Amino acid sequence: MSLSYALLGLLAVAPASGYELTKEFEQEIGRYAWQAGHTSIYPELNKLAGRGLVHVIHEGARGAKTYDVTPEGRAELRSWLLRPPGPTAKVRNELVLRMFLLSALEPADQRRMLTGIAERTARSATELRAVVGSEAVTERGPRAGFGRLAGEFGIRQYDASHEWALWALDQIGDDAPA
Amino acid sequence: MSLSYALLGLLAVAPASGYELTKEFEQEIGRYAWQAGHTSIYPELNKLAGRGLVHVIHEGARGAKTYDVTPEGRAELRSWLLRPPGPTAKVRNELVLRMFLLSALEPADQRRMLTGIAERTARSATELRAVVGSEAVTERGPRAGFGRLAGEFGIRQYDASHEWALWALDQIGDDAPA
DNA sequence: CCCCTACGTGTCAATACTGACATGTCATAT
DNA sequence: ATATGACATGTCAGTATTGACACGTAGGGG
Repeated sequence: MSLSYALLGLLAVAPASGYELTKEFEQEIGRYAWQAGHTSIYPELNKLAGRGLVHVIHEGARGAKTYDVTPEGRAELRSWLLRPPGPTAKVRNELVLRMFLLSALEPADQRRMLTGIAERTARSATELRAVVGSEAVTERGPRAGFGRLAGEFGIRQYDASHEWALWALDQIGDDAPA
Repeated sequence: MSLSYALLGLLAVAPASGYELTKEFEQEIGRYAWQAGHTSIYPELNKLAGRGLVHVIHEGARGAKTYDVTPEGRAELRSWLLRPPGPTAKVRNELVLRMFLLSALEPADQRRMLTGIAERTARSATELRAVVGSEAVTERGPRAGFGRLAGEFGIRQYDASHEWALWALDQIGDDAPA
């Protein structure tokens, strides 16, 4: 299951509590790669601990448990990452689905939708550039490199979607009566 | 649920049987936007028919049932597409997850993985370009426009991922000892 | 001192999805 | 004749995920 590897990966970069991991999933990783709420994270951490892939290294205030990856967990993660993804790799993206379904609308609605997409992707790219830019200055903390690579990926995705929306708008303008 | 809208959207472009829809999900839409197997498609079609959003317009050989969208279904789809997506939009992409988890590996492994990603995205982009190019020549059939927009989107996604991988390789080369 | 907010972990029922199994048809090649 | 493969639809058990509910803690402001 992908969630277990996501957790293993995050913990491999730096130990964290379930609560901190939950917040992590609200950032880039949750927006571009894999969503998860605390209701799936906590049980999964317990399962991973049961399998000996992670373990609690510290119990803090308010019952907080800080987890770290065990050597077995690290090996398991590495093996998964280096094994080339099969053709079964799971993909699900509601925003992209909306783009695909564009053809089901009449040209006027298509233009309305594409204009909206173009605007939102442009805005998202700008916001992300601001975040990544400021982070670059503050380049420290456990996940510094992580944020930079992920942020850059997000920016390129938004830009590509933006360019595509503009291109599609142009195409529709051409063969509107079709 | 997104699957119902995906089906509504595909049927809105052209009537089809569950079997044909299943094959559709093995193409671009399933690779970039939303995966589904026949085991979720058939029950979902029956549910949609029960809600009056689609209906059977033809029963062919081998028990094949051709579905079409009803006016209610079309209205429901349009309303969903024009309603701007909330921040809850579902995203799940195993390949992107792998890219995010890169930081969990040591530099040598990172390079290995990124090289693999760069190669695969380049190959995928080339293949897709070939498909889209040949389709442009044969531009007819019910989903001609659909394939063109979707294909172009895929190409841009692959290119963006490819460029990102090259950029990341460059970055890692720089601060390898970090 | 109390209230509010963020911290922090958890269960459970309902829903969504996957993989294995089941069943039968039509066309084509041997 | 018959075997094979593509066509075509379906169920069902097991797993994954979501949303609602539940409980308790630490710190800061009024």
